[in-house]
Amino acid sequence: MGRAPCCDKANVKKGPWSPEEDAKLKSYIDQHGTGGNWIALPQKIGLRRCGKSCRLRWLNYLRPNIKHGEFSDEEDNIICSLYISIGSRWSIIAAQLPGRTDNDIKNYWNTRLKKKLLGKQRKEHHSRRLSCLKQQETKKASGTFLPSESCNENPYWPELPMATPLSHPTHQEPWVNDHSSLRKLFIKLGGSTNLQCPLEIPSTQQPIYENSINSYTMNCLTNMGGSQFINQNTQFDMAAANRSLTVLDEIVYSNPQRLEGLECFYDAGMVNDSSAGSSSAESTSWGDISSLVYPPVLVPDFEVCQQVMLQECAFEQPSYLESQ
DNA sequence: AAATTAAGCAACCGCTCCACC
DNA sequence: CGGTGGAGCGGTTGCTTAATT
Repeated sequence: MGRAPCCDKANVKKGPWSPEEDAKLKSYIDQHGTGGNWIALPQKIGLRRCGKSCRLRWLNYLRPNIKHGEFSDEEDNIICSLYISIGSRWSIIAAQLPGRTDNDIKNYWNTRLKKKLLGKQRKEHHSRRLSCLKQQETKKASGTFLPSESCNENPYWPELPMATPLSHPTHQEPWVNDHSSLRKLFIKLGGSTNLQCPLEIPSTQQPIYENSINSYTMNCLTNMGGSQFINQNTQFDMAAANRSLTVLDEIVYSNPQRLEGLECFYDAGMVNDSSAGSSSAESTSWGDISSLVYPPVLVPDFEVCQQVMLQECAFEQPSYLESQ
C-alpha cells in the first residue's frame, strides 16, 4: 500500500493556469496568506487544483517582485559560480538572485547558459587543437616531432590559461541571504556543523581576506568529505565528479580571468590553513558563510580541484585510486 | 504555405525532509 | 522513537512558439 495522494487526482485540473484561476489565487493569498496549508487552500478558494500546483503557481509566477525576462551577465556569473560551488541546488542559487525563482534559473541553466558555455569551450578547444595539429605537422615535416608532443585528445582536460587579475566585489554585497539554507546544505552534503573555517574576516585585512576565501572554500570542500561524489552504496560517483570538473572547465575557459585567486590560494595552503582569517574557535558561527558561495573568487583552478577530489576519493575509497 | 525541428518555459511527478503527534 | 502528512526540491515532461526546410 502506497502513500495516500495529496489530492483527488481525478478531480483536479492540470495544465496551464487561466487568468481567472490566477486572480482567485492571488487575491486570496493577498488577503489571507497561504494559511500554512497549501493542500487545503484550493478547496477554500474553490479552485479545482492540487495544493502543490497552487504553491508552484504562486512561487513561480504570482508572488510579488518576480522578475521575468533576460538574465544579466552578472546574474549569469553568479549562477555559474554557485553551480560550481554547490551544484544544482536551485533554491539556494535562487536565494542569491532577488526576483528569480529556482524553476526559472533551472530552466535558464539547462536551456541556455549550459549551451552558451559549452559552445564557447568547444570553439576554443577546437581552435587550440587545430593550431596544435598544424604545429605537429610542421615538426613532422621537418623531422623534429617527438611523440610526447602529441596534442591532448581529451576535450575535458585541456591546458589552463594564465591567471589574470580581477577585481573583487566588496564583502558587503548581499550574495548570501539564506544562511540557514546553506547550513542545511552543508549538513546534507555530509559536512560538519563545526567547520574549521575562517568566518570573521576583518575589513582592514583585505589581503588576508582574499586568502581566507580560497582556503575557506577548500576547507569546506574538505569538510564535506567529498561526500557529494559518494553515492548511497558508498561507491565513488565518477559521473558526479566528472560533471563538476567538466563544468568547472567550461567556466574556466569561458571566463579565464576568473582564475584570479589561484596564487593566493596556493599561498594559503589547500586545506587546514590555520593562518588565514580567524581561529577555528570562531568558526562555529554561521553568521558569515558568504565566502563559501562568493561567486567571483570562488572558482578555483580546476587542477587544484581535481587534486582535492582525488585526495578525497583516496580518503573515502582507497581502492578507487589503485584501480585507476 | 505547410511541415518539421528546435528552443523555451510552465507545470507535473516523485522523492526527501522535517515538524508534529 | 517511529509514523504521518505537508512543504519543498530537483528532475522531467509536454505544450507553445519560433526558426528552418
